Amino acid sequence: MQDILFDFISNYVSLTDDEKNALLSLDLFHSVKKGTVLLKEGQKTQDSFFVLKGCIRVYYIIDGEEKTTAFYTELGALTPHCVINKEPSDYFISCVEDSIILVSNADMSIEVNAKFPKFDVMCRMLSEELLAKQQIDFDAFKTSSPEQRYLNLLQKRPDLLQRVPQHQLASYLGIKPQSLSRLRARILEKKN
Amino acid sequence: MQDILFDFISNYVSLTDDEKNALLSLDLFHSVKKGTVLLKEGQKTQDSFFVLKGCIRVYYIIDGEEKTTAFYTELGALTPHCVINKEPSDYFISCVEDSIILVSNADMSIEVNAKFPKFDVMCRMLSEELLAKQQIDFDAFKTSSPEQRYLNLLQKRPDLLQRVPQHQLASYLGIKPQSLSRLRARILEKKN
DNA sequence: CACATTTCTTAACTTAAGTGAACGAGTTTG
DNA sequence: CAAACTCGTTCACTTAAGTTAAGAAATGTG
Repeated sequence: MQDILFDFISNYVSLTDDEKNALLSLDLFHSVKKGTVLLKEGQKTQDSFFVLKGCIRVYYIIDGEEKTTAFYTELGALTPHCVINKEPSDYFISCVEDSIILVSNADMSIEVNAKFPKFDVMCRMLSEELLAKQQIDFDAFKTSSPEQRYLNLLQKRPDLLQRVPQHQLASYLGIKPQSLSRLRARILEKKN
Repeated sequence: MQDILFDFISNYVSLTDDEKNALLSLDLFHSVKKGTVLLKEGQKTQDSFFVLKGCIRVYYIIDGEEKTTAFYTELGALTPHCVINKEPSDYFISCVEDSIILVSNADMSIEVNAKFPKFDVMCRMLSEELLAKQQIDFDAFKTSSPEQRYLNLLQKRPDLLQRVPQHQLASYLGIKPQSLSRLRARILEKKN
């Protein structure tokens, strides 16, 4: 499990053994059971999450309805909005599957970053990269229809369709579960 | 104009006069005429943009149609995707109005950041903040209808409705210009 | 100033998503 | 094991967005 983390980090900076040990000594790894809620609406937290194995999900409850807006799977990094802006969270985060998650506390990060400036550089590269990636995803969402979005998801993250209940996928695609059902039936018909 | 920049920066780090002068000596400010294209599809660039005055716009051309996905106005920062991933750009960037824009080259940034680690810290804070903000925007887009998105835009960025042609706003809202017209008429009717 | 172009609106028609309800399959739980 | 839930699908109906076309209003240009 540690290797997964260090392999990931090596894409950005190279760590000495000292630095690796410093990281490991922080006791960052957590096993989390399916269904566990990591963050609730209205709560504040200082924790960021990095998925080593499994899947976590971001969702709002609007007019009593769950609206899923994001899934984070292997190597996905999520810093909740409330960590940045210090406001109570607008959304929930929960585990879609039994998962292994790295949880890093903001205070702790400050310490580590002070000791090892490398981490700061890595964080900057990472968030710049994530920002650019998310911009592309947002653009693709804006410029395409629900059907195109579904086909695009099928291409880019086919695993999600297996791992995640369809009604959660539906709101992720910006539509209702019934519409997703219908849309899938429509696509199957076209193929034949 | 310089004050606008330094006021903005002071939200993140405090600069000494030396550092301010170092920044100013880089000749970053550019006046750009309405309609100027700053980046074309297929091009690569190392430049990031920061709007001091005016408005720039990101758009794709898909099946011969312009699809606008973002507007950057005063204090908006845009690092094109191609700066991060070194691939040719998928989109265009152009000036909606006569604008004053700070253009910062990636190589230059590396130099400056090496000399003044403070800038690195600021860039990290900025991109983390932008990432979190964009996530919220993306979530709001996914969880709402075109009409709600329009009303939301009216709340959050009323200036855009004045500055920007409606057919560009339409694709920004994920719909066709005719639908935006109709939607606006519908809303007016409801009020009366 | 007249002509061309761009921008916005309106209308009729088509297509797809939202809504409410019902049903069966699978899972959970008392 | 039976009752209660959850999940996905289907259907009939409503609502809103896409499409095509036409024309009015505003803007730009020779």
